[in-house]
Formats: sequence, C-alpha cells, structure tokens
Amino acid sequence: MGRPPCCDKANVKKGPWTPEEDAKLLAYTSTHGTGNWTNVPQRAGLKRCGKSCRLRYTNYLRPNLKHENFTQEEEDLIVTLHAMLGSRWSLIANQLPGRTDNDVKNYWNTKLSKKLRQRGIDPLTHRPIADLMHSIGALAIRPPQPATSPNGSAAYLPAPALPLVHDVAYHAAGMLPPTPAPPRQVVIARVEADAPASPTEHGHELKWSDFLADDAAAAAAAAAEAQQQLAVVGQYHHEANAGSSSAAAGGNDGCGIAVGGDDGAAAFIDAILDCDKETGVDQLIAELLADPAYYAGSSSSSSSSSGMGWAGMGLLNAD
DNA sequence: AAGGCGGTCAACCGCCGGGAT
DNA sequence: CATCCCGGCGGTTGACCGCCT
Repeated sequence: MGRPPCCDKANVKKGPWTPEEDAKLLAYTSTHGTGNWTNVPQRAGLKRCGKSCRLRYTNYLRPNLKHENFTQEEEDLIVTLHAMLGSRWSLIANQLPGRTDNDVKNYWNTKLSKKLRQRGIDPLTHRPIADLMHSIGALAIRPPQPATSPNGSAAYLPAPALPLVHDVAYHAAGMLPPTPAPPRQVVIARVEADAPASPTEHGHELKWSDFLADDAAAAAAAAAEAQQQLAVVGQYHHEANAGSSSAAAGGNDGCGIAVGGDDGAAAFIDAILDCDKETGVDQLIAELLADPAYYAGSSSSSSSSSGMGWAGMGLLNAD
C-alpha cells in the first residue's frame, strides 16, 4: 500500500525560499520550537510542505550554522570519515560543528571527490586508481568464477592483495602521535590543492588477505582498528567543539550519537559501536569475514552494501 | 557581446526506520 | 501484530552564476 503524500501538493509552493518565508519560519521556530513539522507550515502561515520547512530550517536557518568555506582540517576530517563510514553524511556532519549533511555531501560531490581523483585516489574506495586498474586487469585474466551471486555484487568485491596507501591525513591536524601507527585498512589521503599523486612513495603496504583473516578474532581486531580511528576523529571533534560546544547539539540523528564534553571521543566511539550492534552490522561483518566464499569473490552471504554500517569504508569496500 | 559550458548549491524526491495507535 | 505517521537520510535535480570561446 502506497503512502499518501505528506502534504497537498496542489496547494504547496516549491522552489527557492523568499526572505519573507524565511522570516515567517524563523519567527515561528524561535517562539514555538520545531516540534511537529507537519503542523509548522500551517501555524507559521506558510504554503510549504512540512518537509520543505524542516529542510530549510536545518540546512539554512538553524542557529550556529557555518556558511563560510570549509577549512583544510574540515576537509581532512571529511576524507577520513568518508573512508571509514562511506556516504553516511549525517554521521560525518555530526563531527563537523556548524555543518549540515547537505553541506558535506555537496562539498564532497563537487570538490573533494575531484581532488582525490586528481591525486590518483579513487574517491569511492579510497585506493589508488592505478591499483584498482591493475586489479581490474588481473580480474580480466581470471578463469570464470563459479556461481556468482545473482545480483552480481561479487563483481564489486575488492581484489585480494591490494596495496593500501596511507597518506598523511592526521599529522597536520595534530591528530596522531609521531610514533608509527599500527596498520590500518583504509586509505586516507590528505587533500591538498597541488600535491602530487605519489601513492608509491609510501613504503607501508598491506595485503588485503592480511586483514581478512578467517576467524572472529580478526573481526574484533578490525573493529578495534576502526575504534582507534574514530578515537582520532573524536579528538578532533572535541578540539573543534572547544569554542562552539552548542553547534552540534541539534544535529544528532536516529542513532542517537551525542558527542561533546571531555569524553566526547569515547562517547562517539561507543555510540557508533552501539549503533552498529543495534543494526546488526557487527554481526554482518563477522559473518562476512567468516565466510570463505567472500574471499573467493562469490560470497553467498554478501548483501546490498549501501548504507550498511561499515560497508563502504575501506574495511569492507563492497561499493 | 553573446552563447555555451561547467561548477556550485539549495531544494526536492523517494525510501526507510522507529514510535504511536 | 498490523498499520499509520513522522522525521531522517542519501541521491538527484535544476536554477543560478562565472568563466571561456
């Protein structure tokens, strides 16, 4: 059964908001709060859909929003988080005080993904494009795979033994200690305007199979790795929030991730892990890692990856 | 000067999950 | 338990703007 439209489209104005409409919406929300958005247009005297009002408020009118350009630190953080979380824009935006998911998504699509490509990094997988091409070439000369899944998802599974590149994302932002970091699974590329693409100059290489061990302990190790990275992110968030602690307060989404305060990093990590436990993603990861067919490129348990927890990040690049 | 073209970003659309009934 | 309603999310669209030819 299809859902009825959220509002009467015949009597609803669409398109750009006028200053008068903005003023009405602001006046209403400042005195009554947001509450039930479906009632807001009527009560505020607007011929708009409730969803449109909510979007206009959260993306443009909400207090403490930043409208200036993204900083280098914000760029680094977006790339880092995208490598770990994929296109979970709301989660990423939660770590950027004053930025909305729409802001981050637009900035990624229009600027950052291009910068990464110019640097020879594939923005989807965060891997060197040259390595991906090499892998595609290697796949082309493989014998036919038996019994691939009907939806063809196996074709998108990462090839084994891909070298992973760890460009410097953290040091500039003061995120990492100078000591060598333990091996990580994702490729983090600091996006600098004219920096040359030089994935091969990083001596540190990991084999994909090194990460994809075949027991649950490996899954736990992977989770610990991710946790470590999120701790770094949380630290940035804490620092960024030092001067604008209220900015992110209204941005918590359905996962209930609330960060801030002295233990903001830990809270964020716990919230992410809890969220993925609730959604069963951690279980899914464990199942995937335990499934030998996964490594053979013909996983029977692979499922649609978009929007699923860790899928999309470097850990499970099934995009 | 004008038209084409590409980049940017606000806004819309459809889907999904969760709470209420 | 089923259904409805609402808010949230990610993907996509289209208007606007500046640059180039």
